[in-house]
Amino acid sequence: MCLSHQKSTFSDLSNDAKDELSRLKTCVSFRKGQVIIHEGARPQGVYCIHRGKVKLYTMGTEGKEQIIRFITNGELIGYRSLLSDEAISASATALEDTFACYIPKSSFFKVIEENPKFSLKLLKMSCHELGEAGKMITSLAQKNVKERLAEILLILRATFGEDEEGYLDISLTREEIANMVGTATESVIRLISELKKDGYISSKGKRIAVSDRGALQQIANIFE
Amino acid sequence: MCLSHQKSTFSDLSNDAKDELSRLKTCVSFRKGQVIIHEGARPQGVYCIHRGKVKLYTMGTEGKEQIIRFITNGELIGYRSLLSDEAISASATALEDTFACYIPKSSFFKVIEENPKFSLKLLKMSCHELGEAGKMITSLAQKNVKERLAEILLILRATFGEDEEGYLDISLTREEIANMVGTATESVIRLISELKKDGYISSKGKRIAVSDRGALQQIANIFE
DNA sequence: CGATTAATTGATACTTCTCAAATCCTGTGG
DNA sequence: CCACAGGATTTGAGAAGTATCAATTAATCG
Repeated sequence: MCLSHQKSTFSDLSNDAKDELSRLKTCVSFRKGQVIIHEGARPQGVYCIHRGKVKLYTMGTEGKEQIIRFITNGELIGYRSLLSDEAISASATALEDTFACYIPKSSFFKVIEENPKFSLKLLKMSCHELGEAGKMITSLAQKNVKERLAEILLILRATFGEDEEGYLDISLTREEIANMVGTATESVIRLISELKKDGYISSKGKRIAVSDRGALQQIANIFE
Repeated sequence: MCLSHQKSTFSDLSNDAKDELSRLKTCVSFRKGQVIIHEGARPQGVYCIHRGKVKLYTMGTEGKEQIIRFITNGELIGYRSLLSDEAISASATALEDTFACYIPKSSFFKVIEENPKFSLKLLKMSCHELGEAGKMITSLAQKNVKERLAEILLILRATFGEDEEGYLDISLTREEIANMVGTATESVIRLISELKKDGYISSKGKRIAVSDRGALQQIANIFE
């Protein structure tokens, strides 16, 4: 389970604390497409993803979903809302069959209170996310659709890696990609085929492979 | 100084902790337009605003600034970077003459470690910000410029309030408004005069007053 | 009171969205 | 195993929304 993960949010806890968490947690699984937490609800606990991929998104006007970010092995769902004591600001849905631990609110806070270092780790994590969110804001506000698409493809590659054939190890519909980029599905389709024509990416059906990372970075205006 | 503020980030600290902070802090002031922290730098401490108004922004491509949010009385600058141990992700510049406390990194961490409740408060704060950032992302991705402008005007009103004449108690150039909305200065100007023509806002020079909050909410698609 | 910066307006070009239609997949039931 | 229904993807054409550039006017600061 997720406590044993190298890169789990809980990885730095003492063995005692881990043992206690083990007693308090429940194991849950979600089928592809299943909603894990729903925007507007009041969370009663957090989920720690053991294995799987999840999208975090808010509903914009006209019921269009805006994907804020992805969550995968070792990461938490629902902690933001629990800690800020607000309604859930973003829904989470499994992108593939997903296994997770569920930790009730009271247990989660108990662990926080008894482990200052863990609390600090959460703080570090949320502050990091805050920086990422800032970057996303700037991209959305200033880059055009092609630049943003290139950026998202690089983010997907960095987040999920590639399979043996070099394809991104994540399966998203064109619509979901559009919902990250913040554009219409048709625009994503046109630009993907443009990037393909230029040889920067390749694709087979739904699967996409980044073939020229440098070119995408250049398009996305990323200098690192 | 800022420790005495009712709504200061430090307001819940014990008197002992406050006393200690008082010894450790330095008072600083910034003139209008002065940069407080600069994107990319490594922060050596945090600032707590006593009185003043500050914009937090990142530089996008072509050197265009994107305002992420505003910071005012009682709020912190630089804590995100310090806590996530990353370079500063957003510059901060005073929008008017501003007075603040400067708390060195080591002292800040000392207070955190010795006051678990304060640590939790920071956590709550950053998680709240994370939710706000998510909203901003969705707006930028899905709303058009007019909707976003209406939303920003409402945010400005909620953040800074109004002066005796009903004008927003914040002075921004049209360009700065455009840098929040994520659009061109000219577009903001055209839309402001449109909102004015429709009687939803009024303005005298730089100063803007919201006259019909409901109408702006409707335009911005905000239902609350 | 200049001189500079900010705000405004108009015209035009470009990007992106929307709608419609066609084709391609994919999972399911016969 | 195949055919088919329903969804996903693709393509095209036209409309709408925004940006850009240039020229004026207004406001501000020393």
